[in-house]
Amino acid sequence: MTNEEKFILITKNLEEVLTPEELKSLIESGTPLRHYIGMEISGKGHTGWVFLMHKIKDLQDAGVQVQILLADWHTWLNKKLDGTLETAKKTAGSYFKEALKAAAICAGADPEKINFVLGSEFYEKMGSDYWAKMIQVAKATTVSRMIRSTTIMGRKETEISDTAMLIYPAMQAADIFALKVNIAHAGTDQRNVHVVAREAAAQLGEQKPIAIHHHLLQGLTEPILTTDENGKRVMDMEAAKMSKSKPESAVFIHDNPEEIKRKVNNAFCPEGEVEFNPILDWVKHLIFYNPTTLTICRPEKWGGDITYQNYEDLEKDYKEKKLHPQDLKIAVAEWLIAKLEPARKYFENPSRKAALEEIERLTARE
RNA sequence: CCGGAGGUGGCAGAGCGGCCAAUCGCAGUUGACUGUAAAUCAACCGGGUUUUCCCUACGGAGGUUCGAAUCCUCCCCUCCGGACCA
Repeated sequence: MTNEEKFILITKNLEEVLTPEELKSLIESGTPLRHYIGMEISGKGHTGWVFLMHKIKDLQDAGVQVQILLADWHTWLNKKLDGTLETAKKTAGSYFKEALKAAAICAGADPEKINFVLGSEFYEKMGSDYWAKMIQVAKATTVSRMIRSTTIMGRKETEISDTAMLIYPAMQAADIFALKVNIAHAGTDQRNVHVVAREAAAQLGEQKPIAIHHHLLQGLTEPILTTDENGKRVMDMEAAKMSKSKPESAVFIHDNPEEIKRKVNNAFCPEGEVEFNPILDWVKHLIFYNPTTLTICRPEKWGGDITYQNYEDLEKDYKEKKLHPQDLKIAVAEWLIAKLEPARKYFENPSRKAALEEIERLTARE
């Protein structure tokens, strides 16, 4: 694979690369590419994970060493699950890692080649060297900057109630340096902290990490739209994200076919409207992540079956109301049912099933 | 620690001795209507129950009262102000 091909594969379907030039020269330098993405141990695996794993597959194919940090300490700081480190730590190994593997399988990535790092073990091993890095990051970053970064926790700034919550972004930035990562990966919601890390890098005497950000799949419920300073309609991503507090907004990887059908059918999906339409969003980013076809089965009276070779054609028909939401939803649901099959199978295993039930119990009371 | 303001159901926020399981709103659930969803309308929306009703509830513990979310006492917690320099 040429450097150019590697670059294209690594950056494929990303929302943002900081910066493409830096990535290019990193690839050309021949330095081993070390990637990481941090995952807070909260909530169940949903279709966003499968989308993420498509990116992981790209990275694996490009010869990047992929790491996933099971961020149990961050989970504790963010008061997720039952608010204890023990539960976060336990859940990381039992449910979380397994669900990530299942999502990887669904997306065609190789779960065995993902290096899972458990935060608590890693910090223990690094000892005070880690905390020194965290403090260096904290010293390099102003308080207001750090507060602004706390949006990465999926919380509003007004929810930042204790001092520990300011440690979260500092640790996340420190993780990048401690893991000796040169490609830091996350959803676009995490960009603030990556910028903090990049700007702190010089003070730590570290190489600026390259930051790659993937799209966030829209939740299935109606998005909250606001108008920005330019009068443009924007979506509140934090509210629009799939979230466990709105169970109907997400399709989980182990949902059974009936649940998938129900959730997709109940999704917000205005006819002819492409913008801020979660179903179209999923079709574009998830289904057509790689070149494929999508067949819509519909009765003769609605136009008969039709197969789309790419997203653009489908979008065009949808916009012109030649493709009805109902027909599209059925196709999307069927696609998901098939796509997530391996995950459902994976979770038939008794111990994994028990782990799933455990996290359902834990998230229900949040 | 001192002074001030507060702690009410998932959130937000009324009530301020009986008519309060607790106004209104948001969220949520269900049904009607649409070839989907949304919007709209209706019902529900602490738990048990079809209603009567019973239980648990308005930060915690006591108390006053025929009767307390509402008054009193103590405690816990949150928010704002309080150094110095001007």
